[in-house]
Amino acid sequence: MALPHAILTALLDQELTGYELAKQFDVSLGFFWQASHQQIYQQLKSLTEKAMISATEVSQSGKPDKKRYAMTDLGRGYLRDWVLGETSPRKPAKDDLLVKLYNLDTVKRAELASAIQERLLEHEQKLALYRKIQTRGYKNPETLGDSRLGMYLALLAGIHQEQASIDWCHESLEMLIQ
Amino acid sequence: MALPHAILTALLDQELTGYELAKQFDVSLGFFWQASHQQIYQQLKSLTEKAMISATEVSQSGKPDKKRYAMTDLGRGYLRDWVLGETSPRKPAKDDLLVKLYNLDTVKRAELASAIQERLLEHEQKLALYRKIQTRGYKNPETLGDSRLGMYLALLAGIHQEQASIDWCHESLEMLIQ
DNA sequence: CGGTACATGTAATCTGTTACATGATTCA
DNA sequence: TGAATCATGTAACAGATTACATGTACCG
Repeated sequence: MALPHAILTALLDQELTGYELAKQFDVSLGFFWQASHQQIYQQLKSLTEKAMISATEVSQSGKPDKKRYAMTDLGRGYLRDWVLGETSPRKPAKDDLLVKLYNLDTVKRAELASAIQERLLEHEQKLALYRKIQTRGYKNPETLGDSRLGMYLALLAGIHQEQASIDWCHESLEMLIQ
Repeated sequence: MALPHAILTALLDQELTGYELAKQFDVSLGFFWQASHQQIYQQLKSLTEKAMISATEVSQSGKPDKKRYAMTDLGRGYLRDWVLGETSPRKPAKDDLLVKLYNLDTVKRAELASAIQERLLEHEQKLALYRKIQTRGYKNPETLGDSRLGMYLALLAGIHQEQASIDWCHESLEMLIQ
């Protein structure tokens, strides 16, 4: 229920095109809110119809024309109300691997162990990326302004989650192989 | 892409009715794979059409009739192939709260702090539940058979995730209030 | 000549949620 | 009498994924 809100959030302090938004969703906000370009273009259309955002066509030579989107006052108010409203409880991510573990007695342990091994690598890579962003972008977390502090806390959430997953992978591998 | 697989998994070692399945999905498997009864009935219908499961009608007096579902050999093979196949990377859970944090400069810090406080309670309750299941059901994790070991590892994953979330909540609250 | 970046979309399909619908039994 | 439990479903809508579609420019 929050892709529109995520898009509005991304437009809070910058005007962006659909293409740029889609790229933003591959990093930053996209670390914990994924969306494809198809979804984003559809939402931009619908948000424009609801007057939450406004589009300005920009013609370019050599490149295709593009539309630059900016938040309207209506959008700004709508987003604020949403931020102040009830936050729904986070529902656990659906994870194939955990379902597969319930099938452990039908396959060889080593087969699931190697799936966990792969997963471990993914988490390690993600953690390394988050750590890089942390050290490069946030040297003095204690003195951050509100806007940057929010992003920093979101980043911290990612770091905690990835670290927990890594710990779990290690523990599971030990129990599976032992 | 795995609700059908989760249903088949639940039917691995027991025959169940749709109603019972829906309840199972509220605990156990459902901790990390949520599904409503509407979804489950539809999937049962579709899995039956594909001959992955078979239904036996059970008439009852006083209570509505029910259908008891059992896995077929086809279903068993299909599930096994899925377990042995590629496991898709886990995608991060979409979380309103993190999107809201990006809006920190538009609201009072205390407002988001209280949302985090609520979240903290949820995670603590869930962790307590998981711990209870752990101490009651798994006294000797080292000596578990395959089937129970898989469930235990899934439970451990939940414990790690909840603990990480709790740690994050504490850290965030400190930074927000400080 | 092939790949990547730029830039935008439609259509079909699949998955998930919300709302609606029915009806008996048991317990307080 | 009213709520909870048992038991199953349909319909409408919302959200997400996959496939299809187009076209330029630049780099190697």
